[in-house]
Amino acid sequence: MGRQKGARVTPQERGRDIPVATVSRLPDYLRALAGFAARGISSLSSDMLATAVGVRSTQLRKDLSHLGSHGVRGVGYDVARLTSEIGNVLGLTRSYPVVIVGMGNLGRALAAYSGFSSEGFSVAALVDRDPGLVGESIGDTVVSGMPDLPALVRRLGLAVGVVATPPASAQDAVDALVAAGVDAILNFAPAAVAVPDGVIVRRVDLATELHVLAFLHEHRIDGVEAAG
Amino acid sequence: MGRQKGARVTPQERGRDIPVATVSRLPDYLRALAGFAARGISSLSSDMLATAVGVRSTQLRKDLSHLGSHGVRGVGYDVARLTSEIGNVLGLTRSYPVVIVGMGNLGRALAAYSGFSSEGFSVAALVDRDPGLVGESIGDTVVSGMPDLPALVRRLGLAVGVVATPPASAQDAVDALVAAGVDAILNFAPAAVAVPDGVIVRRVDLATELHVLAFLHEHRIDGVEAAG
DNA sequence: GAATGTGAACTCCTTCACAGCA
DNA sequence: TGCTGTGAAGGAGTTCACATTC
Repeated sequence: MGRQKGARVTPQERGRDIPVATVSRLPDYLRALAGFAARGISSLSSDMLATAVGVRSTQLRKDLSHLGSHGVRGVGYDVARLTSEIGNVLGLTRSYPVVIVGMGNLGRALAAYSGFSSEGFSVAALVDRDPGLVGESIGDTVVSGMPDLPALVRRLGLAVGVVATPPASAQDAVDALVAAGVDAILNFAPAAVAVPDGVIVRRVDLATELHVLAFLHEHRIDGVEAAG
Repeated sequence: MGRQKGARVTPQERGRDIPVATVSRLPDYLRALAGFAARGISSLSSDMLATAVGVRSTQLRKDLSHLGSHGVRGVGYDVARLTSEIGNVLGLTRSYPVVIVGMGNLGRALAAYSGFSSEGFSVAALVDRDPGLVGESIGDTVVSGMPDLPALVRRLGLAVGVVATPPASAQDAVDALVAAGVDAILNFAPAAVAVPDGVIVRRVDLATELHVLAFLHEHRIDGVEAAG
């Protein structure tokens, strides 16, 4: 499927044909692998890992096949080797600095959320358009104003921005991030935003998730562990 | 496609063949419609609405066709009528009481998140397993202990639970919710959880979203406004 | 003329069935 | 024999092309 086996490919080249659906499961695999490693297990089958994550083993093997990863037939996978391969694909050799825009309830919670820092992301900057919040400390970080954004991006090498503003301000926040040079944005505001080509936006909509859940519940459609 | 036109179907029956992907876009349509209504626009084309939401007009029309909704050819859709039809499908005739388990940073932010209450969900109960937090007020609500969960579910008619615990406690939280009678769960913890048949779990994983974003960014795959 | 509604084609992802290898 | 790796089949969702209706 796809590439010649013998051909040398860079991670970037190989990355192009890893499906997004696969990438979105890699963090789960990584967490489960860490759990096994912590329990002293150094080798496992696709069945063991898949069960721990809550997917089918065929799904797992197909996912790993996209990484060009190699287990051993009849034996399984080496935990350490698989961990480092997945880590490479996800770019966990370095830590990504993230800027959060919007210091309301959600922004503050995200700023303090330990789940980010434990997975290779550091909350490097916090921004709010309200001058009254500028200078306040949240966690280890001091809140900056919107005009400081370009300098922060340059100085800290920010590549990823998180928008946690009210919906009415989301487009402004995104525009400011893009103007400052951030071209990957996670948008928590329940609003569609327009961006120039080359800028990637993903949206996480908490209310929509509840709506879908309530709908499925109301209609008794059995579905277990549907992905966000 | 699917049903006879003349046949009377209940919302429940009709709901069964609305794709989840469509349901997940309905809240967006609803918000955009509210915006148009606020500006005094009472009728619009699929193109206008689709543009506001950031989807193709064919996508919008296909989605609406699943609701059995009727626009007028050559004219468009009536804003009020469409609003109420979508609201019906999403069950917005009543307000869903939600219980949040886990009063850490994320749980507190979700408890205070205005995006829920404005869309037909009310945060009716807060629970934490730490007895030290029980009795504390967060927003308008007092934190209860885990043992109170069954009584709360019964008294408040809770159907939807939100898990905002650390990953290690997620399974316990889910088990307690299920035992108390909650059978629709939104899981924010980065952990797979097992549930009995008939219980619906959806997961929102903030760190995974960042991982996917970073991957797409690293590999320069252009994609705009990918759904959460 | 203008916009909706929808079968058909297409794309993406998952699952199956089984070949291949330690 | 046991488990991986993968082509093929299946399923879900999106886009296209166009017939339909006001």
